[in-house]
Amino acid sequence: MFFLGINKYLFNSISIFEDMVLRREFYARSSKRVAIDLLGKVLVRKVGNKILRGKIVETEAYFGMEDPASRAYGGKKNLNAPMWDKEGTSFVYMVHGNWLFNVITEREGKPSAVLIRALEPVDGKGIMLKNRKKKNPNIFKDKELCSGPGKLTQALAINQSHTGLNVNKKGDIYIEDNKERFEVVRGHRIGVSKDLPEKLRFYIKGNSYISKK
DNA sequence: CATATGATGGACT
DNA sequence: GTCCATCATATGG
Repeated sequence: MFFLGINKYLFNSISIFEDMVLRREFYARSSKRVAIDLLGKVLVRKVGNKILRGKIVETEAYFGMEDPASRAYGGKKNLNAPMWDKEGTSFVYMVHGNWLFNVITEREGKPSAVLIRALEPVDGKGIMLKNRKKKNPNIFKDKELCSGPGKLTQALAINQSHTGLNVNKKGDIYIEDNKERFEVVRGHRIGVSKDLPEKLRFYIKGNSYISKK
């Protein structure tokens, strides 16, 4: 056990943070702030005894009923009710035949969320590739595994059933801390018909695993 | 039951 | 860049 830890420390710079799960308070802030701060952090997915890990390299912030691009727009309904859940709760829903993974921010009763749009694969790339090939057999490069919100849910086998999980504690899905410095690029949210004036898409400058330039 | 709607992905030019 | 398959929901007849 001890030597395993040492090996990870020596040979995998990200693994030394694997026990540092982001606390619930991390998510109890504006979705804009959380979206920026989630960059560089590591999304972990456990499937049986396998572990899949990817560094978050692209996010988008969504607000509540005032945000025309938010799922909460127009008020609470069956489909979007998880938007009103407690901060640090997962919310997965389908758009254009793809499951999209979000984490609820702010606080319970105040709808807002961060969409995870792209990951840089870290651990379990072989399984991610296998999962991706189920829908698209032509995938073979690392950069095609998680470079989009629908791609990463395919790669990590995330679907509707993963709504309502606490990502702030170790379980099937959680997010680990990772101290790493980089520049953040801002842009307008992708694929929304009615966006806000503010740029609410964020990605790590120079990272080649993002969905679009 | 029929049809429209996406916070998309993939194939193609 | 363009086009279209995708599929869980919502909504209307």
